[in-house]
Formats: sequence, structure tokens, C-alpha cells
Amino acid sequence: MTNPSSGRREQIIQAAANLFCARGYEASSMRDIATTLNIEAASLYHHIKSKEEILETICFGMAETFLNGIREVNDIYFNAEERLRMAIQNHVRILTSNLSQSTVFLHEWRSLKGEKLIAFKQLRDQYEKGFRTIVQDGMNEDIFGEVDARFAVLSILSSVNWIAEWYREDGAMSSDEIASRISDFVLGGLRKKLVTDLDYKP
Amino acid sequence: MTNPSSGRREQIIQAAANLFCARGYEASSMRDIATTLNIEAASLYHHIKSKEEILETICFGMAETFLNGIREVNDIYFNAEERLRMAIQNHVRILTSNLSQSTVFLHEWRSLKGEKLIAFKQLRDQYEKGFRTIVQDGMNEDIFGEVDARFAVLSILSSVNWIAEWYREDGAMSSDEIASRISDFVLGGLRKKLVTDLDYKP
DNA sequence: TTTTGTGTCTAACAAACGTTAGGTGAAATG
DNA sequence: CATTTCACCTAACGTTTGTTAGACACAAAA
Repeated sequence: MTNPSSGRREQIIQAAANLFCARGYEASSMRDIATTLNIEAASLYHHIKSKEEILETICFGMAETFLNGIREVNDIYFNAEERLRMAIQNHVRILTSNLSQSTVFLHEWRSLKGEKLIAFKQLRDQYEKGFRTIVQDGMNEDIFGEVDARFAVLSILSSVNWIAEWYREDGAMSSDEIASRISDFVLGGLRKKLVTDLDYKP
Repeated sequence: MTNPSSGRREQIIQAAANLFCARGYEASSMRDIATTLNIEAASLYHHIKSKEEILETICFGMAETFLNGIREVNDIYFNAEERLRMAIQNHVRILTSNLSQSTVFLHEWRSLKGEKLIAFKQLRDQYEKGFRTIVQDGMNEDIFGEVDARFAVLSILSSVNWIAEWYREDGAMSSDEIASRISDFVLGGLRKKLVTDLDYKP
């Protein structure tokens, strides 16, 4: 391996993510992480600089993954509804394919400090902005009703992010199935549609 | 005061809630809480039994507040849509009127231990069940479309709970305004309504 | 065979943690 | 006035925290 100890490093970060996800960053000790890997706490420091660095790696790594997703979607020339469905599908796929790291990304970023915290919030804002563009486009295209885009996006993202609370890999619904249902819900709402509503889709 | 030191006790719990909300339970020390009140950490123990007890008081106190709300709503004989609007309004009001304790209720209950954790989850399930009843009734009344009630409720609650992330008392929107918008969103969805949709409301 | 590097170990560190014991001074109570 | 009660204090406890220093085992490279 050209990059020294990079394989072990990823193992450590994944083990840490699992612990941070289950108990939270502050409640997880370096000794806890080490025990998971059957080594001593001090041994971790040959692969990582500090506990803080682990959190930063997870948070910024996932932030980039999510951001790449929304950028790809917005580069495609589709209408707003299709793009929103794709963005949601993308989000749910990332979330479910690495649930631990996603949960850390969603919940534990509060423990970032100083400039790292500021930088992270900016990435998060950028992601929201990607969704806002879609909602705004939808309104311009006269597909979506007039809503507060910022407000709508926060509602959408919150629905999608809550998945992390209850999704388990052995569950009945697949990632894409969940995304599809959320999309329907977000687009159509709870209220019953009349057959005369020409825009109605299943 | 008949109950000794109960006034001071509430001050401590509120101060703790503010800290737990800002930095998380594990990251907040007894010395931090004490400093906020301009006393020493040891002095706290004249009013409370342990740090854990503070968290329990906040979590179970708020759980009861939320539960009383949904019970009142479901005791009233209104249709499902009206009851859902009331339940959401109620939820948002509680959330915004004590943002710190609500945030602790939503995020920090993970730090509860043993039987307390189990008991708390049960209360949470009961609250969700209250909402599920409304959604189910709405489907029976043929007001709501056919959806997975459990799924819909989680979406609704997640939207509502995300408020805690961005709501500030000095913000432009009032508590009831937020509740009203979320209700519209949840009921109507994003997609534009045609005028032929007789159920359409603003 | 020697050298170099990598991954882990033991041992220890200073700091921070939740919590307890026992004392002090002021206010309320008799 | 004497006594009790109350809210707080100082000092300290045992534990756990993140992290560092230095040694050892084992591999590949020279």
C-alpha cells in the first residue's frame, strides 16, 4: 500500500463512527474505540492525530458526499419535480448506505470547534441552497405552488433526515422505496386528491 | 415555600437545560452549570440528587407536557384535518415556549440509562400514537389519501421538530404562523393545486 | 545480515469529571 | 436569646479523560 496505514485508518474511522452514532461523540472515549478494534487506546495515535480529527474527517467527508450528489442532480436538465425526486433519492441512498457516518454528520457536528465548525456550517448551507434552487425552479416553472422556499426545504430535509432515527438495514423498505414515498408525501401532501386534479400522480 | 428549595431547583434545571441545549448533555459539566448560577458545583447537590436526575426531570417533564397536549386535542370532537392542525399548533407552541428544554427532550434523551430510557421511549411512542390516531381517522373519514400512517406521522413530527434547529425568539414568524405553514405543507404538499381541486385551501 | 519502518504495547501524565464530607454564616423559628 | 434550617462554601476523593514517551516484535528492503 503506497499510502501508509491508510487501510487501518479507515477501519478506525468507521469504528469511531459506529460508536459516535450509538452513544454520541462526547460519550465515546478513545479507549472505547480501541477496544472495538482489539487494540490499546495509545495505538490509535499512529493512524490519527486526535479524537477531534476523527470527527472532522467524518463530518467533512459526508458533507462532500452529499454536496456532490446535489450538484450532479442540478447539472441535469430535468424539470423541478423530477430533480427533487432525484435529489431525495440520492440523499436517502447516501444516508442508508452509511448510516453511522451519516448520523454523525447530522447530529455530532455540534462538537466541532472554531473555524472547523464555521466551515462545516457553510457546507451545510450550500447543500440546503442546492435544494432551494430546485424548489425555486419548481415555482418558476409553475409546477409548485407559491411557498417560502427556505421553509419548504427545511421541512423536506427534516423529513428525509429523520430516516436516520428509525431506518435499519433489515427493515422492510428499500432505500429507493423510502425515497419514493417521501417524495410523494412532500409533493402531494396528506389531503386527498380529486380525480379532477389533473396533476395527480399515484 | 412549603416545598423546600423548589424555586432554586427550577433555576438549576433551566440553567442546565440551556447548557445541555447549546453543548449537549455529556459536554456540559456540573461546574459549567454552577458557574452560570454563580455558585460552586458542590452547592448544586443541595437541590438535586445527581446530574442524571436533571436530565430525567427535563425529559420526563417535557414528555408529559407534549402528551397532555395531544390527549386534549384527541378528546375534542373535530374532524381529522382540524385536529391535525391543532395538534401541530400545540406542538409548535410547546416547542417554542421552552426551546431549551424541548431541544433536550428531542436530542439528549439518548443519555438516559436503563429503565429510565425504556420508560421514556414508551412515552415517546404514546405521543406518536396520538398523531397516528388522527392520520388514521383522516383516512377513515376519507379526508386523507391512503398512506402508511406510521410513515406519515414520522414525516410530520420530523418537520415539526426541525423547528428547534432554526427557531429563534426574535425571528420574523410567530409560533402559530409556523404551525399554520407546516400544516398547509403537510396537508397540501408542494405540487400546485388546480382550481378544480375542490378541497384546495390557501 | 543488517537496516528501516510499521503497528502495537506498557506506563504514565496532567486535567477534568461527578460526587461526598464537613464547615460557615445568615435567616427563620421557637 | 437560643436553636434550627437553609444555601452555600472549601477541600478533597477516586475515576476517567485525551494524549505522549519509549520499548518491543515483526516485516520488507538493503
